[in-house]
Amino acid sequence: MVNIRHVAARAGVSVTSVSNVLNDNKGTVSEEKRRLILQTIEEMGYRPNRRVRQLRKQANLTIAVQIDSTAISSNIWRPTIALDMILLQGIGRQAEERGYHTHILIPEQSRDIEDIYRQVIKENAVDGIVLVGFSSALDDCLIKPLLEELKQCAIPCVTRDTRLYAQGVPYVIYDLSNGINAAAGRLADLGHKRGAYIGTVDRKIINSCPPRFCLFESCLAKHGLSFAEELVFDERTEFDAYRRTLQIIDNDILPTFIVYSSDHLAMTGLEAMHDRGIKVPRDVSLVSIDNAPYAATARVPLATIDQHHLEQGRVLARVLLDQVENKGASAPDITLVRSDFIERDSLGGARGES
Amino acid sequence: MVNIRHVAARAGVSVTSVSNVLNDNKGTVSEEKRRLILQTIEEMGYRPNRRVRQLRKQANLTIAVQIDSTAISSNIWRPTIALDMILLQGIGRQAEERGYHTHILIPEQSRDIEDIYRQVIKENAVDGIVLVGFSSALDDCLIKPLLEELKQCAIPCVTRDTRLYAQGVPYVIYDLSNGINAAAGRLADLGHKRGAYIGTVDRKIINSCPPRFCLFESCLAKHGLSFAEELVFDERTEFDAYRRTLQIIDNDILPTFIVYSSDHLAMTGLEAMHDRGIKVPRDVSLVSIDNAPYAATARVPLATIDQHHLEQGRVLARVLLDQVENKGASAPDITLVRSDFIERDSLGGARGES
DNA sequence: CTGAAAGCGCTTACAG
DNA sequence: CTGAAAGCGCTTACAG
Repeated sequence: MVNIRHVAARAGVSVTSVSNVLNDNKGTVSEEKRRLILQTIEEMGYRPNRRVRQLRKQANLTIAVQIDSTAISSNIWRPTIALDMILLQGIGRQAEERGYHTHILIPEQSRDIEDIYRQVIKENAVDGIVLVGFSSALDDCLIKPLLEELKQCAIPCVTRDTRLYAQGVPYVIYDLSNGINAAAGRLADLGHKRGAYIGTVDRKIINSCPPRFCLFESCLAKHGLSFAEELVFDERTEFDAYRRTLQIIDNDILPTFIVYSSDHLAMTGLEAMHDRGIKVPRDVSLVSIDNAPYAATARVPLATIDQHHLEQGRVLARVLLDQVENKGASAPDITLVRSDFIERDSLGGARGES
Repeated sequence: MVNIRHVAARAGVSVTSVSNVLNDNKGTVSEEKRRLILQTIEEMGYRPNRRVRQLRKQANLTIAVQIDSTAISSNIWRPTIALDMILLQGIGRQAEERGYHTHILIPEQSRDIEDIYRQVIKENAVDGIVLVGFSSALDDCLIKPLLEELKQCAIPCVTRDTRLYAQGVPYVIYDLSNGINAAAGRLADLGHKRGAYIGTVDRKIINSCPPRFCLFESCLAKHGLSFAEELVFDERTEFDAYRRTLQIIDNDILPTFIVYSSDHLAMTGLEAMHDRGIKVPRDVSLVSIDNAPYAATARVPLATIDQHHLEQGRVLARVLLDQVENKGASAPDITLVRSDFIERDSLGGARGES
């Protein structure tokens, strides 16, 4: 394996000069020499050794990402795993831009904690960790000592999980209010008045973040719109959302708009409309939440609220790395990621309006 | 940060002894001393520095996993992303057991190659790479030079992608014949004769691996069974599979068994049966392929062919690490991962049989 | 602008 | 069984 010494010898310069070129230290090497060195590097196929750089810089230049093993096996979460992958992608991108590599931990069922001990705490190998979230089956009394140990090792962390937030881990969460408010405004502009809601109906406010249903309800109210009481349906699975949509059609109580709590549920709504010959958006408008990658290419492109999953991942990494790089500087308790309404074909004017 | 020197000083022993204890070198340190050292390590919260160990051992002790960015955004693949995560989990487990960490690359759309150059080739940072697969949109003429560079850097790779296999990358693939043959045998035992097939119908043999449809056809034939010609349906999406199942029921041509090419399609079949009051397995048996995590907890637990995704991940890592650790030893062209038939409630006796 | 030297924190022969 | 010393391949002051 060729090392920096070989390169220096071959180019007839000092090791210091080569290092200066590699690190792009301005004004330390003459332009002519610089070119010679770069050429020699190319010729010899020299690849700087990352682990040594880490050693000398006293930093691992690596972050870890822990992904909860149960998220993988549960059928309920299956539709949203694609979104987790995008989150992961965002984390990796931000890390890379700042010169960090991303180490992944997907422990076996119920070995999450153990794996973090082995790969992160027992070895000095990473500078920080993104705790995406733990299974709700995992007891708090196991999580506490883990967080304690991480603190002792001076390994900063960051999370997207409300439970960990409750334990004091810096928290990154999307703020749907902006996007939902914009959607409500557009619905009002288009002459809509009363609509249906199909999806998760949750009224519990977590960490001062109202759930999506409540947000939609209050934003609609602001614009003089509402969900018809008899048209609010708490459905979790794709087929339940599908059947509920069929039922609304068959009972002839189709409103001018339906809000689905996620794109993958709205997709099944589109299928139901298709089966019954209902035209979207001529007969009914659909609005949903997520802006999953497939929303734009759906049977009818979905108007939806973009949660910026990629950006969320980037922010997670940014909040983490800011802690890593300014030792001691503590992260904000909560960092919000803004949402936006993306208008697409599934949203149109209310029936009977011009 | 406390290092090995501090530990040695505090315990009043040589650095060599501490190192010997850390590396579990038998018969080099007296038992009494060993205990003292371990206790000191515990007290001081000493964490051996992985990057230095890597440096001294002249190995990165890290593998990279590249995941194709397009797999994330395509709606067609959405149902199977959970399986990719399990693959990733298997890779990580095998790596960990052999002392390696797993570095993940999920590049942005169409930046796959570029990312591998930057994080793997330009820097000496990983010992090998799992190329899970590239988008079919990516041209071969970009892939070839990449593989060439990897070879020059002596970075072994392994893949699950047929295109890369065609380029000479060691290939790991599941072998469905065993599981499908067992399923066909059981169907025969239970008195079935002619059934339906709903799902991907593909007859192209890739790398001497017949596609699942052909395998099923030939295995059934071996046991005197077959798919009724008019009951073979090429369906790709969940709703298409659902509607096709409904149609079979409504047209009163329900056979005694239906094979679905994937669990997630079979799940929609179950929904169709449910909607029409058809009892599984009393009225019809269902068999599918994947043994996805949710197959066991479906409305009716699915009889399915286990592709051992976790094991597949482990084998990918094993084939890779075997190359890493025996420099020069080349990997087998193809490594097969065995499949098994998992019998569950959705399979029962044919109607009219005792 | 240039280069010899110290040192990051371990492991590995090697001599006792 | 024990320990002093060399060295992995870089970067960082430092002196010229």
